[in-house]
Amino acid sequence: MQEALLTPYPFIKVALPVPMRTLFDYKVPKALALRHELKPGMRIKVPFGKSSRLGVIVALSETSDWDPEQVKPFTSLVDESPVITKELMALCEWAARYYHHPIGDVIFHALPVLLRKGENAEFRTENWWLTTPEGQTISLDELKRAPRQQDFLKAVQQHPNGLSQHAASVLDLAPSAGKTLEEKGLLRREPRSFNKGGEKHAHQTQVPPTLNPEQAIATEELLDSRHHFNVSLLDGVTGSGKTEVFLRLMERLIEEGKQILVMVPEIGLTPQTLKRFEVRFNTDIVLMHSNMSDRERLDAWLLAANGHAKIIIGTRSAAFIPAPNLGLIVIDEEHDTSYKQHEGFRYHARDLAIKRAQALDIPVLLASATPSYESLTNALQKRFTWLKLRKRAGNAHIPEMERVDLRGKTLVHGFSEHALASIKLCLDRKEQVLIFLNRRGYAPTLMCHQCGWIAACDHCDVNLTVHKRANKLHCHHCDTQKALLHTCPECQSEELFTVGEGTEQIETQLTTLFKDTPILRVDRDSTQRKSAMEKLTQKIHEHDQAILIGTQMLAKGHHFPNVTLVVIMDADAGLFSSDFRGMERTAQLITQVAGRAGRAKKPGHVLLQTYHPDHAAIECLCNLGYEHFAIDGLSERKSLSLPPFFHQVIVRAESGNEHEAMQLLAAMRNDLEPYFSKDVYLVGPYTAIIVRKAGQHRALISIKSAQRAPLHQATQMMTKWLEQSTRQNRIRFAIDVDPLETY
DNA sequence: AGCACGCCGACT
DNA sequence: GTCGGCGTGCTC
Repeated sequence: MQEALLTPYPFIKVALPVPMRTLFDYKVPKALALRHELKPGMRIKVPFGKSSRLGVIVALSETSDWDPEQVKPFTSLVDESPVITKELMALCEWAARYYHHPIGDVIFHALPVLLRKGENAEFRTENWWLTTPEGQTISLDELKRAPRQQDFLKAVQQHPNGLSQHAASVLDLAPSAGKTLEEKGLLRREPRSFNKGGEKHAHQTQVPPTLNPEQAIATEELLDSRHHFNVSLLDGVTGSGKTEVFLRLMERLIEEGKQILVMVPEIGLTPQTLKRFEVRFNTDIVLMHSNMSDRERLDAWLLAANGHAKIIIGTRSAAFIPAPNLGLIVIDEEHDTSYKQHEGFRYHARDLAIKRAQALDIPVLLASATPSYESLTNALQKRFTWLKLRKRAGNAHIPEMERVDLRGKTLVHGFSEHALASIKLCLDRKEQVLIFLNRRGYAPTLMCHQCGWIAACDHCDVNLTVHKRANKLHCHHCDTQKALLHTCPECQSEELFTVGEGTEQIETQLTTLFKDTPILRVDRDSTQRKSAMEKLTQKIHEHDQAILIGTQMLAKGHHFPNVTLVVIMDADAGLFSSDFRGMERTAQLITQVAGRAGRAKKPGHVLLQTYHPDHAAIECLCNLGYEHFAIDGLSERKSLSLPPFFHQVIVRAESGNEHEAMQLLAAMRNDLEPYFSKDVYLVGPYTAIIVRKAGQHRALISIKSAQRAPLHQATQMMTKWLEQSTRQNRIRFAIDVDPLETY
């Protein structure tokens, strides 16, 4: 019997949080092997160089490729059971290979921060107050002269199962009074594990609305295929009731005892989604997003891992959350680019979720009013089930899109006369206007009238944005801030003026134009503080007439029932982008913003201000809609051999020196190209559009192929080459598989 | 990524 | 004479 406990493997392969594409071998100390069963996914402490590190066991091994003399025994075992389950370990190993990223970094990324730091995988404990037998029977009158203590004791007496420290502070009880009572032997403290499980919402669940025929068909299809792997694209215009469809599917799976992972793009969306779920489901829901403290995130992670949390709502990093009974992954707003990590481990949460679901043989539901070209292609090629919702739920209508020709017109603060008149009419009807301008700050440029000097960032090749309220010049690329200048540093002239408009300026100017109307700005600057967004949305709901002005934050899933007019200040902004995804992004953004108009009973209207009213893209989007626009765009992508028809990998290099990064990539191409398959196509190296960012000069090279295999092979060769040649110099490089930014 | 070792400037 | 600057080299 004892023999079974002995680990038969003398070596283990360990992942460490270092940027090296390798695992490290360690010996298993015999004494430890006798007492514990080692499993992949457990954390251990290992000696590493001259220090000690936390590592994760990836595999047990009979052999080591290293000289046994060099292999050190590991120090200690941290976990009793794996923190990375077998399922997630396989996902991490796949992701490390697919994204050509160091395995240790991938595995550590999959863990909550506190577990990366070596914290025990246990719930936080909280002290609970309980009465002692004396404390239970003593008369409160005996504490007459100590009213704080009297209140405290009374409260605890009323809670025979104990009163949590948190509850005590909510009830405004003095902690010092509690301590005194403890010293008197009337109260005692007991540490209890913090575990929200079982604390169900007492309120009645909401009666679900009736489905329209489109919704009913989609729901039926989803229910039919709910027990096996498949991907459905729920492609529904804003207000078509997508959420209701996936709530129906979730309802059934929860009845069947399954856990559901709901991925959302941004924190701004979670309170709203949470509310919607809470009124519908009488079950345990946890949140997982970057605005939570490390401790809150670990507790949520543990609740998911032990199966108590039935619904997990989370952002990108939640793709790695353990859930033993996972039965469905929902990806809301699947087109949103924030699902892709833009630095370090550059994974795409949507793609990872699909891979995960495939391994678990469970369904994935992608939802969007403006599906990504990737997902549309998969739907067209029948790899995804395409569920279309083309009618708005209830009596709501699709808003009308009207182009406003700006050519030759006099503009007032960036508005055409027609737009201003429409805003006034809308406000007179006691309705709300949404103004979309995807540029925060007061103005994008500060210029000298005398000498033409322009305020530029010292570290990046971009101009500084003027923020008047903060009295600052701000670089939106590296976060450098300077005091706002009033004299030109070149010619000492005091005639500095701003060029162009940002949301802050529009807000200021509308305040003078519409004096008695509440004006609310929604952008990264106005929502920086915690729960600022919630406060703003609440304010929006409080008023009848109001003007909302904001950046793309406004386009993300919020609904403002009283908005009937949307003004897109600059529809041309994304029209001439150098990135081949520019058009897709612009169409998604415009369609999403337009969707904010007229969601309830009131009809909506959208004004697009443009200098190119006859531009094919604008015309197509306005007259034929997003799907048509996207299918046109896809045929162009196909003819140009661009993603999603060709797969792409980009290698980025950056150095402090002006030419080093370019030279390095050129040398790499020169060395490796002869060995590449004929099926891969190289472009570059070329410099990034913004060559210098945060003091680093950036160059990139693009590799494309219709096939994954030769692309991966080429990428692997490049990774090896770069790892060797960047060792001596200070050039940093990054591999970006399926990049979303190609400049 | 850390963390050491390693050789050259302004300080007790 | 040292404290410490960050260049470069290694980690099972």
